[in-house]
Amino acid sequence: MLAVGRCAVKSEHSLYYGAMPRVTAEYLAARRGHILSAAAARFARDGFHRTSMQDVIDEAGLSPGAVYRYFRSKDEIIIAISLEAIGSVERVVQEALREHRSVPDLVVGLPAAITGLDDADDRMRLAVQAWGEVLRNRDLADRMAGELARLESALRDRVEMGRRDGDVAEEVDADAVAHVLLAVVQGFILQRAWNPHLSAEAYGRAARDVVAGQLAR
Amino acid sequence: MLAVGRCAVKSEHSLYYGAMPRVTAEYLAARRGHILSAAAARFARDGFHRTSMQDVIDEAGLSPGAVYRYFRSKDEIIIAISLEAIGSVERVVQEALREHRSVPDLVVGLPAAITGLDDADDRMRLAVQAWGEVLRNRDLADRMAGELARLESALRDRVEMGRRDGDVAEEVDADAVAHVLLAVVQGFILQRAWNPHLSAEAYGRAARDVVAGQLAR
DNA sequence: TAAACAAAAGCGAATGTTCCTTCTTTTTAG
DNA sequence: CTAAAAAGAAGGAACATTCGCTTTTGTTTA
Repeated sequence: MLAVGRCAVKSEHSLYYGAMPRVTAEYLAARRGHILSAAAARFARDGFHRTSMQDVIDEAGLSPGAVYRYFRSKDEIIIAISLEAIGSVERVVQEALREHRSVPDLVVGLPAAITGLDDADDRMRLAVQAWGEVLRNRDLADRMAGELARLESALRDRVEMGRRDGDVAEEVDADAVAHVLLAVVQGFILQRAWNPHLSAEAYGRAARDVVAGQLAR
Repeated sequence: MLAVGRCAVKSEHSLYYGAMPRVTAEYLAARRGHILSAAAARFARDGFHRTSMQDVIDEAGLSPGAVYRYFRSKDEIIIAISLEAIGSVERVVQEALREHRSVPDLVVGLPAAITGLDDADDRMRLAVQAWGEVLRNRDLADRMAGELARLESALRDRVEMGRRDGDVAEEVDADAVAHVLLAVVQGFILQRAWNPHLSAEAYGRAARDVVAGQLAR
């Protein structure tokens, strides 16, 4: 959790004198982040719906009025946290796509990269919760659809690149394969959220072996 | 939804006269199932926590007293439905394991077998919700761990069988590969819950191609 | 420089609703 | 006629959110 004292961020120079806020934009952003961290910690432990606003408020060490100054509703907090949880995974995959050229190379390191994130255990638990939230929150679903589309498109491009290089068979459906590769990541997140002792390295090696055709020689 | 009239199941012969229930065990089981179907329909649409008991009661066409005769609490209904949603997938995989011998043959038909279940769309939405529920319901987690262990063990056995047949490389970690294969199924369920237009057949073929090493030649 | 001021930030008791569950009464089946 | 089953009104707690008041902060004024 962030430790943001009320006076931690002093005001800079002001441009508008009449209607300026009393604190800087950085202070507001930091406090917002502080509330999100507190909420994430509770949500990861107890779930979105078994955590009351009072729990979040207590965890943040604030008052209801303060929290509701930064977020219009509990749902707004849930959406913000869900997007972050899902987005952090997307960034890891995109990063891996930049670093590795072949599909087996790609999948072998992904699980460890995900578990290497800050607060990875919390993040994965939040992601699993968020998946369910997406099913019934239209706003969240729309925003997540965008991230998902980018991810699938990037994976598909990689498969098609492999095809041009001759590593990937001509007749495979690049789009469907992208879904399968995504599933390998999603399944890992789910299983690891359930069992934090699941080895990311062993899973990564197994995924590489599967993709490398070691199951069908 | 099941349509169980109040008098649909007549009493059979009674053995104990003094303290016998007024209706048969079949009637009780049918009514219990009816309530579960009603709850599942609502839960699939609105989620466990956005569905009130009154919603379930209305959907079942009963009264609070009637529903609470069959279930001690809302949580008990959630657990029953979660176990069924997760269990139905397990049965499909076990069935597929019985029918197909090679790993590629196994994965190609699994997605279509899952979408072929009764009320498949609802079942998958419920499964995704249940995954999140498992994270914070100890009782549910314990019971699901059992199912999961059986499934992983069956998949691992299949991989080891492949190894004896020479299809699978000696050095692969059968246990970790089982997790990856499970992920391919879980990821499909998630993606299909999000997008019911996802083609089970295309996904199955892509999964087969991936497992058959078509991405790394 | 320091006192006063204005506006934002924060507080927290209170509100009104929602919801799960219970309990008494009524109905139904055997 | 008896006992189970169902009904449904009502209890009682939990909860998200609001709103009037207080504190803090940055600026202006004496």
